[in-house]
Amino acid sequence: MPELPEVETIRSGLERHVAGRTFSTVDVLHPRAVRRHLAGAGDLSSALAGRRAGMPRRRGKYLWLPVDGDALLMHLGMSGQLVIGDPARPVTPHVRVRFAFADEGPDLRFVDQRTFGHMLLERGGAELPAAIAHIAPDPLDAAFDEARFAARLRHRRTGIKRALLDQSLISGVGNIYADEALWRARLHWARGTDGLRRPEVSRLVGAIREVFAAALRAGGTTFDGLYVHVNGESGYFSLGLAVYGREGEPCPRCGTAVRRDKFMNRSSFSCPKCQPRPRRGRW
DNA sequence: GCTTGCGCCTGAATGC
DNA sequence: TGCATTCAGGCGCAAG
Repeated sequence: MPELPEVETIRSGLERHVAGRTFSTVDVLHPRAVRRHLAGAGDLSSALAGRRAGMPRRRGKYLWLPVDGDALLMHLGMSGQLVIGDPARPVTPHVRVRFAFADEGPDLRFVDQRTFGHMLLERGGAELPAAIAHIAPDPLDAAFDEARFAARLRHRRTGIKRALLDQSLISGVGNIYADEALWRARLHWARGTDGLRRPEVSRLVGAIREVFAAALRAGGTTFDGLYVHVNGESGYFSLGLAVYGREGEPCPRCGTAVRRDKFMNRSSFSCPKCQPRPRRGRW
C-alpha cells in the first residue's frame, strides 16, 4: 500500500501534471470512494467543475489539492493509485473517480481495488483541512517537533509500535515501516512508551527518517512522462526489507532468525537478539 | 481524555 | 479441481 514516500512522490507528480489546470467534469464511478463527502457524489462533482487546482500538499499519507480556498482531500488507503493519462483510454473496472480537464489534456483517475481509499471536498480547507487536523506532522515535515513527540510519547500508556501507528502522535508510519524503523533503532515493538529514554526516542526518529529516505531513493513509484502510477508493492520490493515478511530468515545484522509475533490482528517482525523483548511489555 | 478492538473490502494464498 | 477460509492493511468510530 502507498506509505509516506509513495504519497510524497504522487504529490510531486500532481504538482507537475495537475496544478494550475481547470477541472471540466468529475465522474464518481463508485459511491464508496466519496463516502466521507457527506453532501454526496453529485455535490463533489458540481463543486469542482470549472475550478482550478492549486499546488498539492501532504500531511502524513493524506494529500490535498487546494481549489480556490477549498480542499480536495484524498487518501489512497491500501490499494489506491492516481493515474494520469490519455483521456481516450478505456476506463478499467477499478477506476473510482475520473477527473477531466478543460484543456482536454491528460485526465486524472483514482483507481482503487479495495476501496479503502477515499476523497472529499472540504469548503475552506485549503490551508489544512479540518478533517485531518488531528493528524500529526510526519518526521520529514519541518513542523515535526521531536521534543514534543518524545514528551507526548512518555505520557502514553501503550507499546511503542502501537504509538507509531497512531497518526495523531506521528504520521506516515505504517506497519511495514514501523517494523523496519524499530529494527534499525534496536527497539522491541512491545516496549512501553512511558519507559523510553530520550536517546532511544532520538534513535527511533532517526531510524524512521532513514527508512523514509531509503524508500524515496528506491523510487517506490514508477513515474515517467505523463504517468503518475503508483504500484503499492514495488516500493518495498526494491527497498530490501530487513525484517518485515522475513520470518525465519537471518537478521541482516546478526544472523539470528527473524521472529514473527501476532499484534493487533496482524504481524510484527523483529530480531530476537537485536531487539530483546521487554520484561513488562505493552501492546 | 486515553486506550483498545472492530468493521470496512477484495485478491492472493492457504486449507480441506 | 473446487470451494471455503484466512490474511493483509489504514483509518474512523464506538466501547471500555
